[in-house]
Amino acid sequence: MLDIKRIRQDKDQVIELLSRRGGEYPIEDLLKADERRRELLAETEKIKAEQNRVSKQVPVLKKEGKDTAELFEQMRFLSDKTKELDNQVRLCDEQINEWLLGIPNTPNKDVAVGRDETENVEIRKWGAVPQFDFEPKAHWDLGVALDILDFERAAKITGSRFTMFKGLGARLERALINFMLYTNTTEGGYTEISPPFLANRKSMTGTGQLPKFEFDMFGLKEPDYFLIPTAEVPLTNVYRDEILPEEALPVKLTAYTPCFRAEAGSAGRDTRGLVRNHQFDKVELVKLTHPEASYDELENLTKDAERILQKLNLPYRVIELCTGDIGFCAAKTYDIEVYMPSYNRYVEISSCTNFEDYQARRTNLRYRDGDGKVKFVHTLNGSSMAVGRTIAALIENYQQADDSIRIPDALVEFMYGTTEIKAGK
RNA sequence: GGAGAGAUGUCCGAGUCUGGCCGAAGGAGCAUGAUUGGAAAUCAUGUGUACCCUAACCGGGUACCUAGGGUUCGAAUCCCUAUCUCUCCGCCA
Repeated sequence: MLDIKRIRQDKDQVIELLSRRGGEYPIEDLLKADERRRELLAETEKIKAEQNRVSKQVPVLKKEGKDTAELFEQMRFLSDKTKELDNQVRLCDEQINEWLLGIPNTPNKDVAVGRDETENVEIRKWGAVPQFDFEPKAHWDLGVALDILDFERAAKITGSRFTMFKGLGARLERALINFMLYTNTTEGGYTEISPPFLANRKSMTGTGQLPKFEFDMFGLKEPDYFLIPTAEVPLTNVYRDEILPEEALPVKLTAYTPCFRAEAGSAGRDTRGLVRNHQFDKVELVKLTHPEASYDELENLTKDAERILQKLNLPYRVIELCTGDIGFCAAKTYDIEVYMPSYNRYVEISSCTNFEDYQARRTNLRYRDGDGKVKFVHTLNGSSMAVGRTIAALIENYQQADDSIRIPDALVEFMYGTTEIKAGK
């Protein structure tokens, strides 16, 4: 969430930055409630101070054998008064908090201003788009033909937007996970975590999925847990409510988890194949950094993610999301898009974001600075990679004229030496 | 699932029976200073967070002893609920 003090002090700037997202937020109402809260607080604290002062005298008076009945009568009045005021303060707090949780992060001031994804900015391109001397197939056709993907039976087991991987397809998925984790933990220097795949409401609120996007989550009836939509949730919450020593920064974590998304707003989009499923595997990167280092760390994080595609030799481009397209909690985001022949364009496969202190405030995740002060860290995350989309990209970019799929060199050892996937194998 | 025990500051740990002077003893750690050629050891001092008032990171105030309620003039201390941890039993990958 945003810092209420910052909203108070730099109201115009906050409103201006938020307006770049397109959308209106109850800043004025918030400030009015905040002012009211402080008035009430001053009043109640004054009474409480009086109560405390008198209370301290009670044992003294009793020792002297004096009658306290009248005093208690007055105190009872004050006590009722504070209860009433406390209640009003609590109502203010709840309202303020509700508003704050519903206001997105301010985009970084240098992020390109734009309405929607059409105004995103291409930063760089890597690799050559494959040229086929035959008609390339979409992964949902080729994968089924090779009997490594099965959408129909997955739908039978569960429903639409689920995929079953079979044989070398299942091995390919597992190989990619291992390859990604191996690369991240060795060259990347990240610490591997294997977290819970269910998260409670507090964790989900900390990273910003709740309260606003509950409709897009799969939740359990009892207990009040949610299937994680990304490893960002458990990883960013690892150190929630903690104060880290400055030397511990940056904290660099990586994890493989399945991800579960209701895709509530995506009816009719990407209905075929692996691009948009209710369940998909992903290897995630999360960094907790010193505030001054977070933008450098975002560049590094993005390069860490790109490294995976480079090793797999998959063509991609990096784009900077404009203010109208960045996520709710984000201050700045680079998307990495892999070339997908069936779409005849680049498709998002990773999203690398600096949240600045927005999530850190929600998760109360702080560090002790060199001057002894406690401050909020900056949080970042990025996918490295979404495994399902990586498989789709591999199938399509590595397909051969005979309908076989070549396995990228970097992946062969993780495939137990398998170098190609062919029909009938 | 059944029975019991517990949760206190950065950590360890008193206090809880017998509610008040307990933001909380003591120790460790850490910081600063003294001592030293330098270090260790020793000694001295200091050492939570959030919010409010204030020009102020000076000062004052309020809250916080897992969380949320309750009793009371007053709660770390009494009562209720939840969560988590531990022990035993049962069940189980």
